[in-house]
Amino acid sequence: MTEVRVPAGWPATPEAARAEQDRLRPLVDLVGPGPTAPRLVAGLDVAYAEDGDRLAAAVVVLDAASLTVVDAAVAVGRVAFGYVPGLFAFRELPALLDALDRLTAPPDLLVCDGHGLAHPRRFGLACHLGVLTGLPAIGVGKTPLTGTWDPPASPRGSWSDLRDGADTVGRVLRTRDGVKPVFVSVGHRMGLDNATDQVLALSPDYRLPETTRAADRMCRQALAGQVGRVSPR
DNA sequence: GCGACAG
DNA sequence: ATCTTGTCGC
Repeated sequence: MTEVRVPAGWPATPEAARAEQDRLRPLVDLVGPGPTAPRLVAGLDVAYAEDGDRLAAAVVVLDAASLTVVDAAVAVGRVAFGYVPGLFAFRELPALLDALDRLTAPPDLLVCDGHGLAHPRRFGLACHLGVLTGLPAIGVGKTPLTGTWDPPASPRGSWSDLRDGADTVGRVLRTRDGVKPVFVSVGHRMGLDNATDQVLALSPDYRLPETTRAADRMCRQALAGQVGRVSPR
């Protein structure tokens, strides 16, 4: 499999990365409301090798009605940036975009593993991916990055606002009765109500959306298949 | 100044 | 993210 290359001009310092976020942030579409009944929903996730250098990015497309896999693509490469909270997207973006390019057809919605607007500068991975692809995107995080909230009620479907300063940047959503909630936020071309509905519909049986679960499995197996291999020459 | 900090 | 055993509960 071909190795993903980091694009020329990719930010090399935190300062350059923040400048890039500031440049792209105005391009985010916060109006939405986005597709109410998307047919093709993509889940994106990345797995890292133990050395923390190699990674595999997977995009799995599900038929939203049946939640069955209809398309998928994977890309392997190397980490494109050091891990810095708030600049997380710069690590995985090249590999994720490469995988997206390999899909048969563009999906109607991207479900990202990480936050969108629920970010210190309102430009998390889901916003970044949305702007670069032009596709509707939402972020689903397992743990918070910024903001405060009250615990949502126990029943599945309950939620509370995720607020950061004067902004409502997302929603803390219970996808399973009595189970730790997930953090939903808008990425691009989506409204928060719609994003919440989509995440609930994608999570009928487990805490995380089926899209995320499918992508997680795929990138892990792809990484396992890379063990011991040397970068192609 | 001191913590907290997506994956 | 990843390293990791057992354990409680449906």
